[in-house]
Amino acid sequence: MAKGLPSRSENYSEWYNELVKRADLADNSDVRGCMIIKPYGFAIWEKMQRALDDMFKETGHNNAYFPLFIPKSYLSKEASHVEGFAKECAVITHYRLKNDENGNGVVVDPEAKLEEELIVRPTSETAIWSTYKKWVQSYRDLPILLNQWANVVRWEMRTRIFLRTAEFLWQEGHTAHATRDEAVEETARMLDIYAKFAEEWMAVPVVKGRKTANERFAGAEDTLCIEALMQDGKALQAGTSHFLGQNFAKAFDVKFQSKEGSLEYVWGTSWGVSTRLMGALIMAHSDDQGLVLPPKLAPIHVVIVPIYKGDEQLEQIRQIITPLLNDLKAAGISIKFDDDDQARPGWKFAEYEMKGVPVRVAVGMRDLEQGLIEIARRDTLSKEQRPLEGSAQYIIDLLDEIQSSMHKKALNFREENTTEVNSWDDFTSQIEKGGFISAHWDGTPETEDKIKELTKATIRCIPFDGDACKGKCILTGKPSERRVLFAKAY
RNA sequence: CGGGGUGUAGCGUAGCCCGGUCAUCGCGUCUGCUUUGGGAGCAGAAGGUCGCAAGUUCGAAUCUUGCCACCCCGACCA
Repeated sequence: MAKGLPSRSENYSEWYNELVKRADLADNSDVRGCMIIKPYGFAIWEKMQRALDDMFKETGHNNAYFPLFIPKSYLSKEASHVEGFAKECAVITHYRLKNDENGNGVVVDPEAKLEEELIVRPTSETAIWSTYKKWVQSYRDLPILLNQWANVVRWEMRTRIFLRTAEFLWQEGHTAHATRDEAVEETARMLDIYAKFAEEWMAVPVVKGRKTANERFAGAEDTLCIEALMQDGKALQAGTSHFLGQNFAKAFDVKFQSKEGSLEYVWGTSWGVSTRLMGALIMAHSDDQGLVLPPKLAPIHVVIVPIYKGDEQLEQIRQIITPLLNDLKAAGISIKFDDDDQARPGWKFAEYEMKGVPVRVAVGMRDLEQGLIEIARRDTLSKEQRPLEGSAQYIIDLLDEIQSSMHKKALNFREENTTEVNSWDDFTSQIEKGGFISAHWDGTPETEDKIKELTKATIRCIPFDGDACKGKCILTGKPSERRVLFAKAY
């Protein structure tokens, strides 16, 4: 008798942790801060990868692969980049083990010390720009539009499965351009792709905007981001796209000869999304019954649960349901007919709800006598009897309906939890309630730090859309050009 | 790195204050029968270095010390 999840209202973080495990998405590993992504969870990630990869390819990018290890010296070449990552790098110092003379298994062989220590990549800008130096001579070599799917390691103090793990999977795009404008344009283009992916595939509404200097990527001139709001009222950065200016080109001496013959530094961008998106997906939609998946990312769209006594009835149901199965498969719907005799229907219902399968079809003899099936949707937990006849098309439409309805619901939630605030008192009381707060800020890092210190809220972004009216800073009262978006963040 | 907590079967737990038939219970697993429309019932069975190490003691899951791991809160964090 498996019990339900802890409820979101009781203990949100426990709900999240339990859900991740119970829905078979991932496990903690024996290595602190690392995770084992289980087949079901990985299937969702693969769907994300596929959709994103297609969009990258459509915009002219190609995949490549750079090494996991980076020479320590590379990391020190771009000053602010080092500062940003130095504190969380794993370092390889030795290359050999040996048997312990005292018989305690293997130990590091002290004689196998590396001449130059290697860093496990926290991101690959340095490895890639040191290579671009070799690849770029002329304007004809540009642009380079490259992406890689990889794992990276950041030795975080405090980790949370999918949201912040010591090792995670991601894609990192790295492009090189002849002109500033082209790189700026690329930065925006990729942010748009991320936003489109979040909205249309994940059904997660996001705010596009620009990071403040405090929150900017170490080594970037400008960082654009998409920010999503989770059900507990905390914000989650779901993707970033950086305009690197000529910072890395200068650090790694990447120059090209222009059409006019002059020698110029290359302009760069980098952009990434990670397995953190899994966390966003979970926290944006799921409920106390378990995971809720948008159809476009669900590994199984439809599960059919037969309700029967004996093989004969099972066969009968199988035969009657086969045309529906075939029609759905032909339409590209992924479908599971669960004829496992070991588990009872009630158990299966709960199990597929936990795993977020968007549509469940239950078929028993009682329905079949009337030519009916029961169709249940995961997002609303509603169910209805429908005629078997024509149900394939009905289900195909229903999946679309679920996809857009989930997005609407999430958008609604975000709108209800986004508040305009004009006084410090309102700000502090509102920040306790959670959600996005749209407020004026005087534009200085000092004020942003002060607000963070007092309330734990940070500026998530300076949104591209929305109110650009002038006003007065919420803390200092100094003039402000426009409202920015505050929240407590993951 | 600071403050708090936890570590007992695959999972979740009782017992610890007060040392001695205390290794408890539930889920899961196995066997059999009955079941199958919202996490099945009954009967039986298997399963344990009580986180690790040292110490105190006739005797330690229980007391002492040290260590390790994990969780929560802080610090830290694109």
